[in-house]
Amino acid sequence: MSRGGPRKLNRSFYERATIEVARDLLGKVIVYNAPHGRLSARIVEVEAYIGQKSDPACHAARGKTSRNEVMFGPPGHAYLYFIYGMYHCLNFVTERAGFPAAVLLRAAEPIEGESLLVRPKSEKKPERLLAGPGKFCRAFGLTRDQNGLDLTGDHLYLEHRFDRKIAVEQTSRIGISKGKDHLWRFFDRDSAAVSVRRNQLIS
DNA sequence: TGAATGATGCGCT
DNA sequence: GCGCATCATTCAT
Repeated sequence: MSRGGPRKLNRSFYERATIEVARDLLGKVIVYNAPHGRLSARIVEVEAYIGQKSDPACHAARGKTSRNEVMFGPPGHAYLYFIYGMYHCLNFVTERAGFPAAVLLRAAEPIEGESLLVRPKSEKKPERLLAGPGKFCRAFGLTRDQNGLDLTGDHLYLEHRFDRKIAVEQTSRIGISKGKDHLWRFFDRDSAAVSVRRNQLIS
């Protein structure tokens, strides 16, 4: 691996406080070696979901189930779930085994394989193809079949590449009814791929 | 440009 | 039944 070239993120990257991981994920590149080709994208928006006690919006808030068990496992794995009857969401498991926490990938900018992305007829702007957690998984073809994948493997992983200085904006999380007091959403202010520009106010 | 709403299925109470 | 870490469409301003 050449100095300054792409570096695959190893398990120690994920094995840290979830807030730090979330912030550091902005500007990183997600790579998926899909059956039909290599896809990659630059991460521009994420949210942290942390533990059973202090975060009522975390899927683990009411204990371990078959759905969320990957969150309770070791860091550096993909947690994928099905939501609203038609969408999937991708998370990166953080912290340590036994402590359920993860970072939700909310939006990214296409880099490689843009012509291979699953694209709805209604979406005309390529920079908006990955602008939302459900849109990202649909475009990449990620489903529960990929739940539990090891992010240090070769199918699905993250890379550090040279990137510009990022202006980070921090707000409450999108689409939740409880836990809005936590400002655990982070996004790149200068990206056209951010899902929701408006800040959610604490209600 | 923004608010309201229907689609659609799964997991929990 | 109800709520859900969503999205595209429709309608109002």
